[in-house]
Amino acid sequence: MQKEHSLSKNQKIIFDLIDKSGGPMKAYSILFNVQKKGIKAPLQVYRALDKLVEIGKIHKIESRNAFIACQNSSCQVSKATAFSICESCENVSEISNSKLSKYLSSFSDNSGMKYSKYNLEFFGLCKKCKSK
Amino acid sequence: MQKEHSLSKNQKIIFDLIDKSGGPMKAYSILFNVQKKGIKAPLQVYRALDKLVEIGKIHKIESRNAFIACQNSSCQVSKATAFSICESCENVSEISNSKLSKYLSSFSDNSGMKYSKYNLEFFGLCKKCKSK
DNA sequence: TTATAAATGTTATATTATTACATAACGTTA
DNA sequence: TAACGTTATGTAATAATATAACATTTATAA
Repeated sequence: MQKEHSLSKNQKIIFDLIDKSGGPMKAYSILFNVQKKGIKAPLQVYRALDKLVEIGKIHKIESRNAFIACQNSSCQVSKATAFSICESCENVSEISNSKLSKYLSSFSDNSGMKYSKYNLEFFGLCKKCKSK
Repeated sequence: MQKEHSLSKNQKIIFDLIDKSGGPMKAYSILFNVQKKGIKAPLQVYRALDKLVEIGKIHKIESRNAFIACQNSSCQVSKATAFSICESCENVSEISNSKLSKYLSSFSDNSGMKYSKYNLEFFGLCKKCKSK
């Protein structure tokens, strides 16, 4: 059992918002949504996001500049992330497939580089959008 | 043998710059470097970049907001990309490993989604930086 | 050659993210 | 509990990345 990281006030406000949204959120959309809670400046949002990413509570979807709550309860630190992204409706979900993560975590090539982290983004059409 | 895509004037200027640089370049650094060639506005750069990405001559390194020339001569269209990124010196190189690309191109899970494209970024320390 | 698509030029602006500096709250341990 | 170091917060300004809108020109191909 790992120690729960206790979130600060701003971190909690921002994590709860992202988590409840159920999907990816962009920084300035987050800002807009938390202004009533007293978080007024972009930097306050980015600082909380940075910390939440660091401790694995959220992940950044790099191709979308957006942040999503970790959907994988066992993932306390985000060193190995994979997402599927629908290019039509922009729905994003985290892939948790142990075969895939094992394969990638142990991947090595002849570059002499030891990989400590990866991020994988798959693109396509989700079930709903495909059938339209 | 695939048809060579013939580049327009701006596309050629910008591709040549990125290609000669040998590494990833950021859009505004590209802009700065091509101003003497008459390309004066960000949009001119972004339009060329968009096209070059579309036809697979360059790839975007999403986590760095940077663009790198395709190092894989057989890759005319970039639907399957993998990179290794050194977190210390920021050196980037394209991974061309047929096992990896086969594995990922054929990857499917139970989401009902058909993946038509992926991008994978590995992070770590390169040989040089490791030995420092 | 004419019409259609692709590329260019230009200005303005939107979006995403960081620097710099000051202050406050928290956790440890002497 | 006082003193210290660390983490978090507040605020203003600005840097870096990217797109919208519109006018014009060039290339392609029917």
